[in-house]
Amino acid sequence: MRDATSLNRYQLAEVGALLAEPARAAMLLSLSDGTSRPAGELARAAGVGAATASAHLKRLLEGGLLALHVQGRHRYYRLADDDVAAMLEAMAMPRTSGASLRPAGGGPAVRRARTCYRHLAGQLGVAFCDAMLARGYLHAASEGLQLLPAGEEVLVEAGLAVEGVHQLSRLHGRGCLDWTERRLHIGGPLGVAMTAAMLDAGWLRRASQGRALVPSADGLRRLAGLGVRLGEAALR
Amino acid sequence: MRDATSLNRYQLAEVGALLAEPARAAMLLSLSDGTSRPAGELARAAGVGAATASAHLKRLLEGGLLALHVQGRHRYYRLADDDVAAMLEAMAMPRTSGASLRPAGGGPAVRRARTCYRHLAGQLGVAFCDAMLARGYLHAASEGLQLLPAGEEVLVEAGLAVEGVHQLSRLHGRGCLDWTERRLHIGGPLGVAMTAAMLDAGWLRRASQGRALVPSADGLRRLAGLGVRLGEAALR
DNA sequence: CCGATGTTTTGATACGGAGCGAAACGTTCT
DNA sequence: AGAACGTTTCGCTCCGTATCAAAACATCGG
Repeated sequence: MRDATSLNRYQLAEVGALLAEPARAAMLLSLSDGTSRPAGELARAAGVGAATASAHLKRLLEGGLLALHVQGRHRYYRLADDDVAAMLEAMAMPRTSGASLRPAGGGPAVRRARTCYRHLAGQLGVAFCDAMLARGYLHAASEGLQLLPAGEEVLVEAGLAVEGVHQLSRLHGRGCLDWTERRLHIGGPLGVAMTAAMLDAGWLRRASQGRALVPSADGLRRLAGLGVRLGEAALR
Repeated sequence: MRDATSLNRYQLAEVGALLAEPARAAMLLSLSDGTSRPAGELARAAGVGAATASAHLKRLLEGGLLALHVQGRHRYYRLADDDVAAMLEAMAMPRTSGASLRPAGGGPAVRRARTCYRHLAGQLGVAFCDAMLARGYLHAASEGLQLLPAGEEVLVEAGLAVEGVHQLSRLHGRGCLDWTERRLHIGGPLGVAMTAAMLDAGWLRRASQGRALVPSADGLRRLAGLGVRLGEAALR
């Protein structure tokens, strides 16, 4: 939560060192879609032996960039939280903004809607956040984003049934800067839950590969009913 | 401008390697307030010899993280652009969010108003951005933020004279996520120009040290006239 | 209980790069 | 022109760590 000046040189260098090895960078990138993967698969993805991969994973774990879930003889690694995913996205900026002034890289589908870690991002994510704010369904405060009761009611009416967690407005939402759109979308537990609900309800489906999300015709209709308007950029 | 998946392992590792050395990290941090500093001063700040510092600065320059301005026998280094500053701020997140849930680090003055690279950030920066959007003086689109003619007129009336660049609405504004407030403030050339104008007009002055900005009584009055309301968090 | 599979630990090697002193280069001042 | 200063280049040493093979460990299947 601090700004860069409160980070000392050693803390910054420590994070940098974790990213500095191509093998570790490859592991982090292959986990940046929010999936969990076992050590062997990450070793193959990074192009190193199992022993080497294990050492790298240990460092990333101790450095706080990864989380671990043990299941039998498999050990599943995933990004520690969405702050790590946001950091990875932020690091893409200085490398590419000078090279081109195009508003975004990747295919049109990825620009339009995708997962940022595990919540909705891209033009659709930004438009959804805007619409919720504009209609007073979402409140932005210093502490974060909060879904108001009116907003939860509207979402439930629209068909977004959140099973276990009926109290969507209890979840903490966090503004997450969309690096392709340069605007805020909804992240944090709230963003994850709403995105999961949209997937469950068939408003969105995951592309066969990559991080793109494809909205269904029904999903677009429902979203339009909530005031979500995709700009002209999304229509071409 | 691309997202993390379009960044390959080698590009990410290269950026990481540049940050991985405490001496280089110290140089970047001491430049993160937007100032330009000669090589010798950066060597002292990093605690290394002139020869070592020169090698580090060469790497940072070639890596695209720094820019160089030669003046006589002095060579002034600065951050290449505000994308680099934003990246440094983003890297502070994963290291501290788990450690504490406090809304922000630093002193109250820094939380209230400070420079983010060279534009206004903190509670005042966020509130100013909100007010400009709410009153229709600022337009947010996928391409970025744009000051509308009505907004420019109001600012000029309030006493913000921008000398060279009278066409404030021609400048490109960029949403910049405030990591202490988790909300958007105005960055990019537009943000830099408006902040410089506020400093010129005496609405703000720089703290004697650090990145804090101190609003004057007159400045607060003028800002209030524009609809800027500091939340309860800023008043304690 | 034993072999197969997934993962980590250990030991050994090799490479990159961070550091400094000395020297070279360029600029400013007298 | 010569001296002083800021900066970079060169040559060298030394430490950290990435890598793999082999062995140890843990879990699952029969």
